[in-house]
Amino acid sequence: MPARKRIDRERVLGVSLALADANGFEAVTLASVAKALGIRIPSLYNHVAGLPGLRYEMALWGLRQLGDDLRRAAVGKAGDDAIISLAHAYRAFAHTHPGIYRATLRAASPDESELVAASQDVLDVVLAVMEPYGFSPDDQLHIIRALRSLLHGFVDLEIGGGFGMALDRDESFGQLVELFVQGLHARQVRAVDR
Amino acid sequence: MPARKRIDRERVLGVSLALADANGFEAVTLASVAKALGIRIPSLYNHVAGLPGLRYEMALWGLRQLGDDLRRAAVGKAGDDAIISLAHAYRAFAHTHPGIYRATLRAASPDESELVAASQDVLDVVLAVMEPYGFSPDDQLHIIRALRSLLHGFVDLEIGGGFGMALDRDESFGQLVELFVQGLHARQVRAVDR
DNA sequence: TTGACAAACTAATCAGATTAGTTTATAGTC
DNA sequence: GACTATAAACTAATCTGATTAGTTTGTCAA
Repeated sequence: MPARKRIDRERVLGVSLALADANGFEAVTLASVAKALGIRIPSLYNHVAGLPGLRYEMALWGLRQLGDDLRRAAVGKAGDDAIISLAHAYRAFAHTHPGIYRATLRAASPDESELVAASQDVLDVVLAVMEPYGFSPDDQLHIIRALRSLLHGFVDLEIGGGFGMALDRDESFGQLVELFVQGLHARQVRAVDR
Repeated sequence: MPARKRIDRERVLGVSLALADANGFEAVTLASVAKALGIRIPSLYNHVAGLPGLRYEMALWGLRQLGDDLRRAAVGKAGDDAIISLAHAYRAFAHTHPGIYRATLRAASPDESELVAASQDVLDVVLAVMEPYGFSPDDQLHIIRALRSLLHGFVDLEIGGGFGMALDRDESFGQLVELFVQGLHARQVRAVDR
């Protein structure tokens, strides 16, 4: 009877990514992916290493895409403008790809070199934007953690429906970014004083 | 044969909460809870409304506890001190109860009145602390969203192993809170100017 | 033409959630 | 002290999903 339906790893991943954004990260099961592809569940094991393997690939794809988006957003901008642009690109990615965004939150273990590299690539973009502010290397990292916390926290709560009040979320986000930038300047002044 | 092992809803919830913090939110299954209690899975349905019901109760317990902790932390303090104390209490809760913290992230639907009330109670504590800064009601809410994003983002990344660098996390958190407070002051000054 | 391989399949097992229906310990009543 | 209603346990059955083992079959290249 059947064999060959021209399915490869890319098709599997593509369908999984689409399902994640359409129905949520949790909705990406081997069952739902196989159904979308018109094949039986065990056939998927010819292309990906089970559900954990599929999730790994989703995380990798997402992190790479996020890195690209952030790089694109920061190009040709400097200082506060660059940070603001970065922030909006981060949020836009999470909005466009809510399910994939969740997938990227998987922590990379040191032996997962591709994922580590993709994470480093994202970090590099932010480091480049933070460079001109002249903080010490450690402070730079502390500040990047703060920015990442702020962005992740906001979009995670937003996606999860955690903001109950009927209050414009775009406005909230704008003020949040502004607040970060102002806090950054305050710290910068203080650092120069020393 | 058997009946009566003196198990009630509180015992079920208690075991579930303990499992969540010990092994993670995902590890709280009806199977693991039943095993810990020494009963069969279906017996749990005498006490909780399945897994969704159990998760609801965990979220409710967690939100109430968080509200209590925050209130305790803010008592007798004002202004920046109160905010800093609140921030550290928030993080401490997430550290002490990582699994329960995850459970609290469940968005409350309007008909889940107990959960809505518990969420409101948490919000009230933060509103009270923010009150003296003199922002407009809307701005107050925007700023609270920023604070919540910052805190949630940090602890979520922290718990999830998202901070890869070997850099002191306590120090990062301290700087993050400081940055927020300074951003707050910058916004306050600006608001007064108008 | 044919044979090796990739990629599909079926079958079987396991874990977990849920529902239906059954049994029994115990608390409260007569 | 016996009796009965009920709460709280149970077994059995079903369902979904993941995984592994082993089988079959197109297709490409020699």
